[in-house]
Amino acid sequence: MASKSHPRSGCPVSVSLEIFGDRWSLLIIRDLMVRGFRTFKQFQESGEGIATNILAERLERLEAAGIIAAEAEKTDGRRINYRLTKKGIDLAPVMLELLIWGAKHERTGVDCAGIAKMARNRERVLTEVRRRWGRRDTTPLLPQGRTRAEGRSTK
Amino acid sequence: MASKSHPRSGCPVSVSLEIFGDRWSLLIIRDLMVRGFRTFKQFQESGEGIATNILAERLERLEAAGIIAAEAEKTDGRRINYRLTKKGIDLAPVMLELLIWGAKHERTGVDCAGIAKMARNRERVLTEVRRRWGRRDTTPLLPQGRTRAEGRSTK
DNA sequence: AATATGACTTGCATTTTGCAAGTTACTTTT
DNA sequence: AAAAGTAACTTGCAAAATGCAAGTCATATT
Repeated sequence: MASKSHPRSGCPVSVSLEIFGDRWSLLIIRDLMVRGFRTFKQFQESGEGIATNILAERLERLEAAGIIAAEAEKTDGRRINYRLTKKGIDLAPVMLELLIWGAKHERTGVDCAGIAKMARNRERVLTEVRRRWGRRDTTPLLPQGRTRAEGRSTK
Repeated sequence: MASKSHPRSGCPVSVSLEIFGDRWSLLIIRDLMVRGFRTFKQFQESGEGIATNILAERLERLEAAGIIAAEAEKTDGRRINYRLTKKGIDLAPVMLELLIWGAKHERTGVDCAGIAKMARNRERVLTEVRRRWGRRDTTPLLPQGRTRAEGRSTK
């Protein structure tokens, strides 16, 4: 994406968008933040349909930006666990506002009332997200929507 | 960009990103929201270096999404004024969090202390942004960074 | 030993971007 | 009222990013 970055304004919004201003990066971050995903496979099957080459490239970018960190799983040499760094979890407010906006203004597959409730308790939600991150607790924060792989089966 | 949208998850974050998940859309929204820009020309010269064809396409997309509205200027038949709709101004919290994150974690051309102060008064800042929007007040909220066109001259 | 799994690469066709150069419809200047 | 701007776009192309299917490679599992 923004590999050859042109000189742009030094605005923080602009600089931030150069890092994750694309259709996939924030979805990966979302999966790490609220769905408890850790592995390549999980992102790949998250229901958004990201291609594996793009996924690999985005993980690399996010790691280079210091937003995520990769570490090999000791109990299984094939597996690599990705997790958010402090810099990454600091995106929680952005993610939450994005979630609130989307739920309010677009037709999404989620319970609007539930999100509206979160909107009234932003700080509580953020505290919980940060708490889980600190404990490496991977329990999903939100009830999961359909993933592409599942379809309508009750796997 | 996401013209041919594939079926993706109904997650509000995903849906939102399908609309403005790219390197330019949120910059246009930022210009409308905090810099008081209204015209094609202003966006074009905003210092980010967006190409005119892309700018035109993004304005069209944002209008189609109901985030901005275009109206012809009565006093000058050439000019079209763009402005944020309610749906658009509702992105203010997203923008603010993005700004705060970028200023905290990246080397940007702005006064970090100033932004940190905003971070401590989020509600006050948002109230002000909304107030200006309601009054169609185009006074920039933030002191302007360098724009590409200006260079170092004291225009 | 054979099969499976997880995390990627690779090759290639399709799309999206970026760039420079128009075009069109007004407005302002002379 | 003709000439010279100006604002907001288009158009044509080359370059870059994306999507897709298939393949690799180092562990694990059976």
